[in-house]
This record gives sequence, structure tokens and C-alpha cells, in this order.
Amino acid sequence: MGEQLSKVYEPTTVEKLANEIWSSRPYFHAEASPDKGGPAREPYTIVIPPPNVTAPLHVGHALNNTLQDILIRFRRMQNYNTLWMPGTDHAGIATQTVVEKRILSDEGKRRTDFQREEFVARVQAWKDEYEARIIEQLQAMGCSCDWQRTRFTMDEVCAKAVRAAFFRLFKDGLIYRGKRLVNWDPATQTVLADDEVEHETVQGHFWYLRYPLAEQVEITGQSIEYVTVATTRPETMLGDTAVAMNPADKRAEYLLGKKVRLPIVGRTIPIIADEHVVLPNPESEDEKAKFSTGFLKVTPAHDPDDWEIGQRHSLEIVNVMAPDGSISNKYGWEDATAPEAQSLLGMDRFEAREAIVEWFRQENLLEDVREYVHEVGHSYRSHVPIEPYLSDQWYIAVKQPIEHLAEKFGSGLIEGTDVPVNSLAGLALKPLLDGRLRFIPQRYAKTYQSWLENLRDWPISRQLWWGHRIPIWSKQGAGGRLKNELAKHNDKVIFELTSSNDDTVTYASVAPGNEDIEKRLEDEGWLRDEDVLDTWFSSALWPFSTMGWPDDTPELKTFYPGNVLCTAREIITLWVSRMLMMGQYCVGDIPFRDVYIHAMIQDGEGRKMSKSLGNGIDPLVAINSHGADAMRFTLASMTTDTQDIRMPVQKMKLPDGREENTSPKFDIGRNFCNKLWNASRFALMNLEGIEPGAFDKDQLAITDRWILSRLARTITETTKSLEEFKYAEPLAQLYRFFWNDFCDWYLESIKPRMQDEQQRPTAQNVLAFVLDRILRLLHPFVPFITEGIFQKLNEIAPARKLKDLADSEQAEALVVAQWPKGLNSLVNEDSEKQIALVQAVIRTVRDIRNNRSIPPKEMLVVSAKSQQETVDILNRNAELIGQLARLKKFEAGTAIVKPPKAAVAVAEATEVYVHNAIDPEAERGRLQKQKQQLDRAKKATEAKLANNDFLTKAKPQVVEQAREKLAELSEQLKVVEKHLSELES
RNA sequence: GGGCGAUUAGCUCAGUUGGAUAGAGCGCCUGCUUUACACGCAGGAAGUCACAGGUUCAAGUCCUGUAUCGCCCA
Repeated sequence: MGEQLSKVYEPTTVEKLANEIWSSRPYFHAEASPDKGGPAREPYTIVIPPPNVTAPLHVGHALNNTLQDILIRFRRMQNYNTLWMPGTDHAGIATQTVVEKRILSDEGKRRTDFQREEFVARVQAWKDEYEARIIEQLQAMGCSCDWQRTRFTMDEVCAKAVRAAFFRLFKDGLIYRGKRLVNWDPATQTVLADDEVEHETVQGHFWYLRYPLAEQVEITGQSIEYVTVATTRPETMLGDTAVAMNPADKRAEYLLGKKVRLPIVGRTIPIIADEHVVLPNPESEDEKAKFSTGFLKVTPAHDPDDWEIGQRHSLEIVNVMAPDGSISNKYGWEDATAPEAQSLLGMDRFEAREAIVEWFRQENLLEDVREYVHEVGHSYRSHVPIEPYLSDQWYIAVKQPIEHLAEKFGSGLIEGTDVPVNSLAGLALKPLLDGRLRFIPQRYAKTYQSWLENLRDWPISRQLWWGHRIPIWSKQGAGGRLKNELAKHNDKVIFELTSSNDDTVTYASVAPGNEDIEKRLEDEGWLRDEDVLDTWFSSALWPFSTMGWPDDTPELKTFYPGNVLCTAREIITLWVSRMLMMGQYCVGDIPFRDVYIHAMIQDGEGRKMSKSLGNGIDPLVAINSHGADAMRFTLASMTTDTQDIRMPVQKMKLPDGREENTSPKFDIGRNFCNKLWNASRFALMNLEGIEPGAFDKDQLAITDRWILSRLARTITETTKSLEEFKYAEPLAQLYRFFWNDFCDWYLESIKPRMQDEQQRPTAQNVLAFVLDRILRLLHPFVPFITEGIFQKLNEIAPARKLKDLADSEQAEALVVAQWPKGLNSLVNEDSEKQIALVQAVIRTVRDIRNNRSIPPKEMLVVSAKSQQETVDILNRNAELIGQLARLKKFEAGTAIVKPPKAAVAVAEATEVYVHNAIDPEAERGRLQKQKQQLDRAKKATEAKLANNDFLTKAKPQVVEQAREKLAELSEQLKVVEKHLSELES
């Protein structure tokens, strides 16, 4: 049987076999509990962070999903009703941008060359392709998702949830239309939320521009003709509608109320007072004061701070740019009549900047140019600088109290904040403060908390074609007869009127499933909003939209709220906070109790992995080069609670000849799998003819009791670690147990017993039992190889139990086998102590053998001198020692005399004599080194005990420990010194 | 500017509430075709725990500051 297994682990074969088993029955499928009757198993739910359909998964996803799968497989084996909800995200702007770029490079066409439906169909095709690839990747990694429930953020089920949530928000008056400055991306021509803006440090300039006064002003006898403003963005001066100065400025009394003639444009604008203006101070540490002239150009349409000033002083708003960032007089700039102004029209904003600076230089109005390093917002998508841009957008009010939720969630402000408990932000924040929502590691709670406390309204409209189209219809005027007729059906359609001085518009939001109403509105000339919703709007609903909300489904009842969300820190604000808001608002409960934040993977130099750097790793390549289990093992073993993981990237030649990025780090996992494979192969070879009935607990060898004891401890440790969301720790425990205990000592010790008819049956049963448990414990981490071996084990040793000691339920597949537990009675301190001593003596002999270059084949004679208790243990295990140290004779005693020509070494306080192996020089070196170490330790301990404060203030237990330590060290030192002096003489 | 984190062996990282001579894997050195595994076995060398103060009987661990690096937010 064992001969069928290859000598080296071959991942592809085993991965294929395991996948066949797992797909042969609905092992990954979770059924919702029946409404009544039947004991329901406790549910355990994770919703996948849906990967973007923009691109295939990278190694960061591999980490994210490996960790989720470990949790899911662990809980499944613990008999939870386990649901891992899979799916993908449409990723509005990202996917649209990628497809647009592709079409442009392949066909030379732009989005606007297509009809909207045509273009959306093209993106849909892209989505279909990548969704399939992503799911294929997840399956290749072994992710045990409930595949038949796979969702997509734009599929029918999710779309219905989006419509329902939107309608509810609109009905509650939380969605409003606002004109204000937004983060505008001129490249993709859409608005971005605050957190979609990346701040980058840029080497820029402050330009000092002179604005002539409309009439000269006398200041303390000096006549001045102009004021100087400092700006980093000269092109916005075209939209200036005031110059502001601090009222505390000495010059203010002479200048306030005076007028300035805006160069190039010729507009006459006032000088106003505003506290916001920073007083100039060249000596100041504050950059702003250092660069300030005391005069601030005010451009309400192009700067957020200026917008505020504009609001305070009712300033005119002049927008001088088109949506593509070029200078234009078509979007609110009406006095662009001067030839200088005309010549700028149509220029790109950066071109215009240069032209304007040049103009000022020519006119002798450019006073100075100074280098200035500052942070500039860039689009996280197109990476061009963000333009603060005046625009009409839909917003969600996040700090507005929601009356009808006051009863359930309370009302009033959360202490120390301006956040009402029953506002969306409050709904998300309160559970954290109450301890119902936990972050692991805990430090990330702070990110979440301060974000929510300082949250501004959420702009949700995006000027895109790919996404959920905003379900709002509008018409000029008050809405007319149709509105009056439909308004009574306020569960289906809600109207909202906005009016400003020049026009009145009525907006209608329609609940899902009312296509008839939509049609009537459109027939009467109502127009549906062209924009789509921010991607995060549908993502925010993911934990319940996937389960069929707003319908009251069995899935929601069973699996909501979920247990844990597993994600990276970069989307705590973008996504996690919004899921909390919407989960509370829509379903009335938080979507998960724990948020586990894992590290980000960087390359060997600590750089982010990215396409442009070419330092990314495709999980499929890693699977190809090392195997899926090896990849998973390595990723999990690197997962501690640090925030970054470095993974050296190296080009490697794959079996099929391609050269691709992978990482030598995956060797760790590959080596482990190979070891597991071979240890199992060896075990299986020795399990032929196993008879469970032949097990006799009185026949247990000390090594059996020892390995069972170590197993029992490992089970306890591993279970506890996994319950605490630790990954590297349980894996290290399992690694030590499997490799160092099981392979290095137990399997070696068992070899002669397997040749002995008397001992064989008991040894076989222990071997089968321990291997069985090892496979179960390792399964969440390395599912393929463990499943493959488990199947073989089922063939050869179907019943694996220890009569009178431990039972074991059988399982047709490891994926649904029970998680080990209840073996604490097997913990055996005595056997652990004995084996530790035996190991110490064996290591000592091996060390001497190595040190004296005695060939491994040569059988030695060894005797040992020690105290009675130790002597008894050693003699009892003489055979084992002889076997593992390759001895022909071993004897221990309290009065053993060191034979002449014997090498000596001290293990603990036992003197080990290796006969006929004398090498005085080597021995002196060894002993002197040991003496040094002992001396150092002894002195440190003595110093401690000589300190009266230590004796009186330290815990008695610690003092006692130190005393014991000192006694031990002294004893050892004495022995070492004795042998040293014998060598000298 | 505000916040978070990192700095421990050549490399990548562990080190729980302060308490034994600070650990692992890789790499390195020596030896080994020991009939499961050279993706292996046996053994070994290797660290002023970034720096400076402080708290404490006791600091890699707690506090303050400094330096370098990274991330997040404004």
C-alpha cells in the first residue's frame, strides 16, 4: 500500500483528489435552520470580503482567504453549522477605468463612442471573465466556501437590497442633494469620497502674486498700490471673488472694504476680514505663517477653506473649470471677456498655471517664487491631483438623528462627541464603545472610532456607467397630478421637493419591484438620474444582501449576525464602518462581532506589491511552484499581529517552463508538506494488518505514553490559539509536535517495536491514533495533503482508537471529521520528565560522537553516574537509549567510576562516560565552555539571592525557584570542575 | 500637523500578565546514501534585544525622550 505513495510529495495529484472528494458531496454547504423543531447546530458565519472583478487575485488575497478558510474549517470540524459566503464586487470606478483603458488600447475607442447599454455590456463581459478566474483561484487555494450561494454585488439579489436600502434612507430623509465642493477626479471625471483621496507629498511652489488696488491707499504715510497674495495654485485666481486678511493685521484698518482689481480678468473684488487668514511671521515654525503675506486670495469654487469663507461672507462663486480640469467659461464664469482671459480658455489646468505665472512675470506682478513641500490629494484610481470642484451630488446624512430608531437605539449625543446615538455614525460607533464589536488586534479600534467621530456626510453619487444606477427620477416643477396620485403609496414611492430662487425640482425615489410606477413616471417625462451609486454603498449591505435582505429569509435568521470579518486595515474606514452603519440601520444588528485585521504583504524590501513595480505574486504561480498547502502554510506561519509581512520575491522557473514571480519563503511550507507526506508514508507502511482489538493499554511503552501526553497538550494549545485568532502560534505548536516530537523521536523509537510481534499491535494502534489526530489538527492549515493522507489511512486503518483510553469517531472525509478534544487524561508528567532526561543523555552521546568524529556505525559503550532517582530512570530506558544513541552497552549507577580513556560530558547533573573515546583537547574545550556558562548563570543567581530586597520583595515562589536553580548550577559546576581538574593532572 | 506600528542571530520573524543561561525557520560550519524523507538526519557556531534616561528587588517586556523606517488620517 505504502509503496503506491511517491517518495516526494506531489501536490497536483493530491490537490486534484481532494477537490474531487470535496465536490462529490455538499460538504461546504450550510443549510439554514428550519423555522421550528429539530436541534439546530450553532451557526458560524463569515462573509468573504468580495474581491474586485477588476483583476485576478494577488498574494494578499491569498493570505486573506487562507486565514478565513482556516477559521471556517476549524469551526466546521467543531461541528458548527458553518457558512462561508463567497462572492465578488463590481468595483465601479476601478473596473470601468480598466475596461475603458483596454478598449482604448485595443480598439482606439472611448467610452463616449458607445451607447450606455453597449458599454455596460462590455464591462459585464469583463466581469464574467474575471469573476470566473477569481473563483477558480479561490478553489485552487482550497477555500471551502458555500459555492452554490456565490453572489455578486450587482446581481439581482444584491440589486434588490440596494434599491430597498436606498428607498428606506430616502424615506427617512437621510439622502439629500447638495451643491458643494467635492473631490473631483478630472481624469475619470467623477467625484470621490474623502477616503478615496490619497495624500502625496509634492515638491511645489508658492507663487507671490501682486493684485493692484483699485485706488492707492496710505498706510502710516506710505502709499501702496497693490497687495500680494501667496498661492500654490495660481490658475484658480481666475475665480477669485475676494482677498481676505486677518482682522488683527495692523494693516487691516486701512485696507478693509477697499477694492482690488483682479489681474487678467479685471473683476473688482473686495478686501474682507476673516479669522482664517494666517498672520505672516517669517520666524515661525509654522509653515503657513512663514509663507504667508497676510493676504489670502479667496476662490470659493475651487478650495474647501475658501468655500467656507465664501459662505461666511456671501461671496460670489465663480467656477472657472470644465469637468475635465480645463479652463472654461461655460460652467459659471461669466466675465471672461478680457483678451487675456479669453486666451486661457481651453487650456489644461497645469498649462494654465504656467501661462498665468508667465503673465504675472511679464507684467512685473510676480513678486517671488518659493519652493514649498506640501501634501496634495490625488485620486486613488487615476493618481492625478484632485480638483476641489463645485458640483451637485447625492449625499447621505451620517450624523442626522433618525427618529424612529430612537426607541431601539436611544437618542442624544454619544458622550464626548457630536454624534447622535441614533444617527448612522452613532449606530456604528456605539457597539464599539459598548464592547459588542471587537477589533483584533485591538489597536485598530482607534482608527475606526476616530473616523466615525469626525465623519462628514457621505457623497454617494458617481459619474459612472458601471454600477447601481441611482433610483431617483426627477422633473422640473412641483410634480403635478401624477405626484398627487402616487404620493399616497408611500411604501412604494417617495417625493421630495427642492426649490431655489430660480427653479423647483421634484425628486421621486421608487421602492424595488415597482416597475409599473417607474414606467408611468418616465412616460410623464420624469428622468432617471444618470449617475450610479458609490461602490461602497452595495458593499455596505454585503453581510445581509447576500442572505436575501430585505426579505425575511431563513438564511438571515440563521446566519445573521455573522461571527467575524477578516480583512486588511486599509478598508476599516471605507468598508467596515459602513457595513456597521447599514447593518444596524437595515437589519437592526451589527453584522459581525469580531473584526480581524491581518497584515499587508510587502516585497523583500518592504515595498507594497504592485503591478507597476512588477513585484507581485500570483497565487496560482505559487501553487504551481510549491503547492497550495505550502503557500497556505507559509502565509499562516507568517501571520502574527504585526501590520506588515515581508515576502522576498524571486523569479522562478515553473514546471511548465514559464518564468514567474514566486517566493523562496514558500519553501518552508513545501518542506513541511514533504515531511508530513513521508512520515505518513512510513506510518502507513507499518500499519499493515493493524487490529484495533489487539491494543492493550498495559503494553504501552513509555514513548507511547509520552507522545500521547504531548498530543493531548498540543490539542489544548492549538484549540485555544485558534479560538483567539492566532495563526503563527498554533502552527508553530503543531510544527514542534509533529516534526520534533513525532518524527524525530517517536517514529525513530518505534522502528524496532514494529519488528517485534509482541509489541507491534499496541505500537501500531498508538501510531494510527496519533497520526489521525495530527491530520485533523493540521487540516485547517494544509487541507489538501491532510485529506489525501486521511483517505489512505481510512483504507489501511479504518478504526483508530485506543481501547479503554480514547475513542474516535470515523469520518468518510477529513473535511467533516471531528476536531480533537477530550484527551486531557492522557497528559502524563512522569513520562515527559523521563523522556526529557533520556533525550538529554542521548544528545550528549551524539555530541561526543560528532565531536570526536566517531563514525555513526560504530557501536559504543556508555556508562552514566548520577543520583538514585535518575539512575533508575536511565536503567529502565537503557534499551531506548542504546537504540537511539547507537550503543552496544549502557549502564547507569550511583557509584560508577569513570573508565580510563573515556570521554566525559555532563548532562543536567548526570556524568556520561563514553568509553574509549578520549580526546583531551576536545574535552577540555567543551568542559571549559560549559564551565563558563555555568559560572555566569551561577553568579547572576547568587547576586540575586544576596540582595535583601529581592528576598523580601519578590514573590516567594520566584525566590524559591532561584534557590533551586542555584543548587542545581552548583552541583553541575562541581562535576564539570572535577573533570577539568582531572584533565589537567 | 495628528495617530498607529516597527527596530531582537547574516536574513525573515517569535518572545503571553515584568522573573531561569533570549527562541524558531532559512542561511552558515562539521559529519552522514542510519532500508519514511538530502524538500532529509545528527551535531555546532552565531545576538551589547536601535540609542539615552527612568520606574522596579528584577526590564527584550513598563514609562519618557531621541534616531531610522513604514503605514493611516488631515
